[in-house]
Amino acid sequence: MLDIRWMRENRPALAEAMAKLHDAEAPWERALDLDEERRALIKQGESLREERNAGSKRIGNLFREKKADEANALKQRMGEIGSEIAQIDDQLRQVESSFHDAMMRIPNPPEEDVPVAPDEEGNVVVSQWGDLPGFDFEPQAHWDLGPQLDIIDFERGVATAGSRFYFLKGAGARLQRVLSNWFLDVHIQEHGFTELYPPMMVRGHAMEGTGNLPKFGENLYRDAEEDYWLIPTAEVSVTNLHRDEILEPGALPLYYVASTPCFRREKVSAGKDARGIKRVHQFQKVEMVKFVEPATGREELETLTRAAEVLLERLELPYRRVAIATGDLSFVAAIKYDLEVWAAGCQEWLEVSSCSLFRDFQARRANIRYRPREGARPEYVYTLNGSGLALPRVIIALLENNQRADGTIRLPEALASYLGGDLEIG
RNA sequence: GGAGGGAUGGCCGAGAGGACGAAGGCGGUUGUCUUGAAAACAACUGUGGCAGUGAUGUCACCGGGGGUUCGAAUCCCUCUCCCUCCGCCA
Repeated sequence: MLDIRWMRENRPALAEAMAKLHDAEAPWERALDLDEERRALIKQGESLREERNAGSKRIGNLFREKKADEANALKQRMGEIGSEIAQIDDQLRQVESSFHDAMMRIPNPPEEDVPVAPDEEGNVVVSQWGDLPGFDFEPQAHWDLGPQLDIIDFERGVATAGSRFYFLKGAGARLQRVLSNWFLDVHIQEHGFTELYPPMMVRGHAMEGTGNLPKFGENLYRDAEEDYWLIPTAEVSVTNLHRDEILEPGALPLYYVASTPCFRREKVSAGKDARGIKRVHQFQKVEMVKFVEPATGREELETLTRAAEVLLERLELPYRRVAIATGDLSFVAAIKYDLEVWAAGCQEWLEVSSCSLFRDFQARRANIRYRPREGARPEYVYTLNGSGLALPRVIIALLENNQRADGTIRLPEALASYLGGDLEIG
């Protein structure tokens, strides 16, 4: 959510930002109109209330002075004011709810240096690491390698839970668990993150805090009976950790990391990415979340992104960093880098991390503030998050890039201590 | 799942239709006293909206939402959360 005052005072900048985002539906003009109405109604209501408060006080005094007649006359007048107030409150309620709804549907303006383009065609590769692996045979895709090695079972996954579900089995399941642990340990031990085990089902308001609701409910699973929503990423629960809090001076920055399953409806066209585990309804992901002071936002984004990149480097996986263009930016992000890893079998760059700076956009929605100094007014924090990393896709890259002609796999040395030296699959 | 009891400022805790933004205590800040500290004493000590350059004014807020009333922390409805006992369970 944006600051309505900023919107009032910076109309041209706002218009320009919205144009850059190519989001024609963003109801920012409507929000500004409703804000006018809203403030007019507040003013009217308050002056009536002022009159009523004074009147009520007088009535009390009159009764105490045994002047019942005068009191009753006043009572009648106050009754009229009361119904006027009720009428204005009704109007205000409606306007306020439309206003809030409009505000919740206005996306975050992009940072100055985000590439401007209408869609993902405008994304820019800003750096690339590692050489693409070469093969003297035709490398297989993971949807062939996995079943051959008996470490991914698609058929039984589908039979059990439907399309886009799978079992990881044996060395496959173990690899995922080990990767998750290793990622967590690196973030905790080397980058100062605190591990969390967060709720994986949350209330609707938590989803609003991170910007998943109201606009993107169709991507989420929910228990309609009890108003529980399954998290599409740990970002949701972890960002809400400090909802409605005022953090004391010195508390920032706060770094958290959590490994959780993520649940997504993925209502993309039925055929797209249907094979394998590139796009599934349930996957494991290690997520980093930062709460920081506004001035440090951009450098925190850089160190966050690096914390994810380092993992890929140690896994010897070639990757590139992509700066997301304005038209492809998510609703809540002011700037975003995707990390894409090369998968030699499907011959594709796969997104395994997405690192974003939200500025105070989420903090406003979730009401997360901090006190810059003792006694100072609370201000909204900046939030950031990034995957570090998304798991099944990392497994895809490890299998496909490290395969040998006979279909066996040699895993990178970085995992040796976590696998008890057992780096061979198959 | 059943039966009860709760939710008041940073914390503890009173208040049971009007004098209540809310007693009292703790904590915090400042001052007096002191060589310094402690103690004692005194004053101050919540958040947000709206209007105003500003001093300031005004409105709202006693878990959330609705209602009754001229007037609600206080009465009614509803939701959420917490506690106790029973049942069930990892």
